[in-house]
Amino acid sequence: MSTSSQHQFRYTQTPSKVLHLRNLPWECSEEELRELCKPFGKIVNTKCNVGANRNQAFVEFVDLNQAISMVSYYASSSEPAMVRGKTVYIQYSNRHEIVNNKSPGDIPGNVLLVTIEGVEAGDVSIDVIHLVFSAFGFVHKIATFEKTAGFQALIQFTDAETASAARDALDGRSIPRYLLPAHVGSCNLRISYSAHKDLNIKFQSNRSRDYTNPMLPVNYTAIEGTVQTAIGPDGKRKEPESNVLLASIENMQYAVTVDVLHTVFSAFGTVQKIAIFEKNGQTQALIQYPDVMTAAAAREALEGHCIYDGGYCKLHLSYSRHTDLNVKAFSDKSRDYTVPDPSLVAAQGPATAWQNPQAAPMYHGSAPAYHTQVPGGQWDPSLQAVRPSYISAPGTFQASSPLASSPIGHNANPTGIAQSGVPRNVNLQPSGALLSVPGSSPLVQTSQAAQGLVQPNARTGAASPPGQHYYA
DNA sequence: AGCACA
Repeated sequence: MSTSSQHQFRYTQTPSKVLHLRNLPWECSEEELRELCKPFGKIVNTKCNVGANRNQAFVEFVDLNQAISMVSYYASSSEPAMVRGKTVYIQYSNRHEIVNNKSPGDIPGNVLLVTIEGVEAGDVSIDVIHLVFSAFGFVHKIATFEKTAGFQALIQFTDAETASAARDALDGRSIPRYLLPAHVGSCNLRISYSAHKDLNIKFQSNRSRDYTNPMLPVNYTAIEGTVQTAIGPDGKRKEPESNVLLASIENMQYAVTVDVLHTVFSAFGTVQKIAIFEKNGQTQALIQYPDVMTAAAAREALEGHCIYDGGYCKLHLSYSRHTDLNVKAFSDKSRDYTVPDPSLVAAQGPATAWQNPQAAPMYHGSAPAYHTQVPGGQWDPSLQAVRPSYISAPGTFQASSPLASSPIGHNANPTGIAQSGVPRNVNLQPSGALLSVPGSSPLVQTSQAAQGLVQPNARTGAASPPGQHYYA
């Protein structure tokens, strides 16, 4: 039964629909490969840049006879198979199909993900990007953003063919020097396909454009960028207030879930939406209130405080530039409390429903593969980046208040749990420590937040503390 | 110039 003991000698290779090609030129493109092989039949799949030297490739024909015809042709031809002047050696592959391990970025679509290497966001304007990519067809929308990978842009074309033409022509190339500021050396473009079909552009700004919708409101704040930050009376930069808070969570020893945040921030008013994401390796969250006043109250009370005792999960709060988050309603990283919660409906039915909110019928399978929000429940800041920015103002966190090292509600905790070193969500109560911060209003829905969602998480160990007690 | 990926 063992196939591994079969002879693999070159002259006894059995024909296969898949051909193995070697000695290809450097960075041989799929197009070049197809040009060489298509006279012999219909190509169903290819794989380029294979092997340590990336100079091998595979081609799969739809029919075995087509592969045979190509091998026999070059076996008897006086002219060898050539690509870019290099002789290409062709033989049957020892496999019978190409396993398509194309990464998502290689699956063609009408939206390109462009990484502009070696530049900062301010170096390449959206107009330059538009100019460069318009050479290949009508650019519908552009969204730019900065992530760990660098300065990136999503560029939406009419169709995959146009996008593909732009990618083939520009991938690995640089934006012409005369379109760049003098201090920028080279800036190579790395281009892959985005899974997105239609970008969700909210404003015309210096970071995003929708060329199909001239009626779209202009976000002047975003356009004017950083000069917009006002100067406070103390001379410090003062970010414009917002109804949306950006929470940066430091010393994340324990899991900080949407439910935990909801519990904490609901102490000050209705929390409309929450989104948790990673930025530069740090966990951050956006918390949306209905109005600026509530957000300001929450910011004032919570800044510098820790969610858990012992200095864990310390909150730094600033105002986001967002005013309305666009988040998936029920995912593990985001919640929109303004839409009906199916788990609440479920809770009124089966008695066990509340114990495991994850089991409640939420989004399973209902998200289309190419929804503008990321499949799989992840909240992807890059998508949201069609809006101005995620960081309201990096580095402008205020110095910690005198209470900064004390846990939230430390002074107001009637239970004394704070002294135990136990994370508070192990014992969250409707009026528990986290919710008793001075100035808070008791608006938390007890059945929903405290019992239904937070406690089960604690039981499952998602945020269980290590055993040590710091006061032992 | 000699077989991918998991």
